Amino acid sequence: MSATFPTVLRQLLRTHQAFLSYAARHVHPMGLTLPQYDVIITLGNSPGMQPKKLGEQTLITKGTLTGVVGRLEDKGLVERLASETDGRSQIIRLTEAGRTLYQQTFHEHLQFINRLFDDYTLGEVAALEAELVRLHQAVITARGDGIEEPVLELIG
Amino acid sequence: MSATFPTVLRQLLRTHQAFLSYAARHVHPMGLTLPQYDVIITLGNSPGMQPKKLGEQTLITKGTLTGVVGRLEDKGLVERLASETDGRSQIIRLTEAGRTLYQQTFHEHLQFINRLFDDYTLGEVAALEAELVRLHQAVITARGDGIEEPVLELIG
DNA sequence: ATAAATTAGTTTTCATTAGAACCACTATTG
DNA sequence: CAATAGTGGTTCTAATGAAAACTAATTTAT
Repeated sequence: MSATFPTVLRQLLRTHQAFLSYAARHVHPMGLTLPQYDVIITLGNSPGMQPKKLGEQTLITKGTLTGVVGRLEDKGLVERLASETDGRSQIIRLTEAGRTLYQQTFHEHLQFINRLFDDYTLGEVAALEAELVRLHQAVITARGDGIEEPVLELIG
Repeated sequence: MSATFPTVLRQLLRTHQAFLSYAARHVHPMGLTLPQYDVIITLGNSPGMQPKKLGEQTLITKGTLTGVVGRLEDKGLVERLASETDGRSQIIRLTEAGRTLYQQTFHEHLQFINRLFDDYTLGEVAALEAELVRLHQAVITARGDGIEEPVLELIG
């Protein structure tokens, strides 16, 4: 544990980066970026959802999501509907063309991704995921999210 | 394994993102971005190195590195020297100010990062790293890097 | 009800990312 | 030695990322 960033974390970044470049190989040929395709497949099994929820599921920040969805709208793959119950809110859903793209590519995409785990047993995959969840939780804890101890009003 | 991106990989992205935001907490107060600080600490124990090597160690693409190093140069933390033996090449190294920053912050940075593993044994950290190395290798393999089967010259 | 605090999305800014095109210099090869 | 290929860095473009400021609409609390 004497490296610049500890080596485990460096390895986390390395693996993350490699995976993205791998996934991009299957997505770029469709003329989409990874975040764009992520939005497509997230909407794929849904009747539509609010940008807020979409952002949570895809890990795309709301500010960024505006642009990503806008570009998908320009490509005619997605559409925005104003919510009837809440004047601030929208529903984003796939268009016909978006649904077609999703149906024609998703299965293959999944196979492409799952190829990474050809040499894994189900148990091993689960174990890896559990390890990642643990580290994630450690980060959340260290970050102190949600603990937010109510600051005592010492003044007055 | 029926989720959009398989859940292990989604978890990889989530953990990666959480870690970056955690690390940023310690780095941003110094007025640096994560990649910038990564360059600082990579140069910290070195007499200087070529951009190429620097990029490999920090996982920063050469095109991006030009900008990152440029901004550090503007801040007076880093300097570029022309290589005497190779007219294309440079040596990048910390300035006095850069070295001072490094020395004053690195130890604390390491402690800050290592806090994530407070509840881990050394063996557990090693095991996690091994798992990540394995997945990384699986990606490399699936990507087919370096296999580059020599295309048979069937024509002629 | 009405002012104040929240929430949903957009916009803006700065930096990074990937990738391709490009330039200058070096190494190869005939 | 000259033509060619390769390498190290820079530049350019389009998109993403994070964070903050901002707008409009909705809650909440009084």
